[in-house]
Amino acid sequence: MTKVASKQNLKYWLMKSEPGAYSIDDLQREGQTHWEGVRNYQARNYMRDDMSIGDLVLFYHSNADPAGVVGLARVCSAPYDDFFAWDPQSRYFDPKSSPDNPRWQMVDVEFVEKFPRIVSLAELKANPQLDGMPVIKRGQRLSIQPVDKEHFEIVVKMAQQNKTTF
DNA sequence: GCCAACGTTGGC
DNA sequence: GCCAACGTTGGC
Repeated sequence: MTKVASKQNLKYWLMKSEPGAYSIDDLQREGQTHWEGVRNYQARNYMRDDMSIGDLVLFYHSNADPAGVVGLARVCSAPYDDFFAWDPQSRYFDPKSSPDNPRWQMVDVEFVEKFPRIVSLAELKANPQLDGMPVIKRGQRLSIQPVDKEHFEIVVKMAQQNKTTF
C-alpha cells in the first residue's frame, strides 16, 4: 500500500546532493527525479520505512562552496527498487544487488522551490534555535536525515530573511 | 588536498 | 562476534 502523508503525519527531511552530481537547478529544470545512489542502510531505511508521498525535503548541497540548504523538494513516489544498482555501467552499480535480491531503494522527489539565497551550513550552526539538528553535528555524514518540523520552519524562514549573525 | 569521522568488509 | 583494514563522506 502506498503511504500518502496527511496533514497529521507529514514529515520533514533533509537530503544531500553534491551540486556537481545533481543540483537544485537540475531539479528545477527536470521537475522531478529518481533519488538513486543511496548506499547506506540507515538512509535507505528512512526512505523505505518512514517516507510518505507529500513529505517535504530540505535540499542540501554538500561538497559545495558554500555547503547549505538551497531549496525545497517533495517526496512524490512510494519507495521502489534502485535499479541503478543492477547496471554495471552505472556509477551506483552494486554487484550484491539484483532484481531477485534487491538491496537498495529510492523514491522520486519533485521540485518545490529554490530559495532566494543559500542558507549556509555556517548559518545553520550559528542559529541557536537549530541546536540538535543532525546536519550541523560534526562528522554527520548521513545523506538523508529526518528534520523536526520546528527546525524545518526555521530554516525556511532564514531563507526568506537576510543573512543574520547570532 | 587533507583528514576526521564513521560505515562496511572480511579474516579469524 | 570481534575488530583491523579499508573506503567514503564531506567540511575546511
